[in-house]
Amino acid sequence: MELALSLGDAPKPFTFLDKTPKAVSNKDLGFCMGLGSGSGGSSDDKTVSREGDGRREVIRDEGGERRVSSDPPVQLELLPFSPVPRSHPPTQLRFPWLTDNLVSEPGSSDEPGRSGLNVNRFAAAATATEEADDGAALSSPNSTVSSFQMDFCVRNSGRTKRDLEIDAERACSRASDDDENGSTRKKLRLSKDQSAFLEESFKEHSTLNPKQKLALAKQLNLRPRQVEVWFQNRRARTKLKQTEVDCEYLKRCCETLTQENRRLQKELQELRALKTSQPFYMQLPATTLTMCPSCERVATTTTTTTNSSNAATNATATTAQNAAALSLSKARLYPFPQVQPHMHPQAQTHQAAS
DNA sequence: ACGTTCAGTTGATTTACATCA
DNA sequence: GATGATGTAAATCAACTGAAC
Repeated sequence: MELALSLGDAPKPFTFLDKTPKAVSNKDLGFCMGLGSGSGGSSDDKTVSREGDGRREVIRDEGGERRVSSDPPVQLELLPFSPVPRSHPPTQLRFPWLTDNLVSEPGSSDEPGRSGLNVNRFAAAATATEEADDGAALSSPNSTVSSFQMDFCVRNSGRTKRDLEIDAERACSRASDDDENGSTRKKLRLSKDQSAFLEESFKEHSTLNPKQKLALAKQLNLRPRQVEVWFQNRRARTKLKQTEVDCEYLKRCCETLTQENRRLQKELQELRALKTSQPFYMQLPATTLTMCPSCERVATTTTTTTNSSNAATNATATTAQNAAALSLSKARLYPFPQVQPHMHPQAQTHQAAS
């Protein structure tokens, strides 16, 4: 079972998806039908590796990576870099650090109907009035006012002049309320437009360098600290959501594995019962047995074991396939195969040399 | 030493719902 | 029964803190 998370990076193809779901070896399954050891070393010891913010989690077993579920791993488009749906084209948001992102003036709009968020114009206006305040006055409680200011600049608001006036009244009211008790922590609600702008920025960069932070703060009329905090919280939210998705996925995997385990146990039981009820098939005439002096394995047993292993190998196939494989395994137990002298490779080499 | 990120927490605000007049 | 005011719990989210790197 693998989990591949990409929070901070562009979604990468999962390497394990390149691997066709292979039949699992009997070693992996700890399933041995051959000669009744039945112990089948369980190799369920899985290790979980987790790589920092690459967020790639791999649960592997001794045999290396393998899939246990046909379900594709869940990967959230949690941003950044998640493509914006075509049906919801991005708002005309531009990033201060991208010099070629200047928004055209509404008057000179090449695209009819697009007023555009002229953040530059906005920033210029804001800067003109508040630059002298050294940023301290840019934010809460004044940020409620700044949010209001943003509203004026955002396209597609579809709001009437009266709506905006109401916003302004509310903003002024809240600001004055805040002023009354300056000691308490101010709770700022970023405007939708500010949030949207920050979201767009987050798509580009889940973290900000100081330059980007400053530029963004200036454009949104917020303190750099506010921008920083917003990005912190945004990353935390992303991680939380991804964790929830991971949990769901792990739960599903667990259920699948439990079912698979039950099925294999049942199959093993069936094969053991079969062996018990037909013991004479295992009582081979001594003359037909050939033991390899080197590996001390009986040739016929090897053949049988191999066939049994095939059944185990098929264990990850569909139920129908498994049933067929099981039938085949059983069938092969009855007509005991023609005993062929087992020649160990080393013996072969030795024989050839002599 | 400094800056940044993260995990955990706090507290203001919003939202949904229930109750009552 | 419909409506509006009120209270409350839960959810949301900006902001803070301290540890780790």
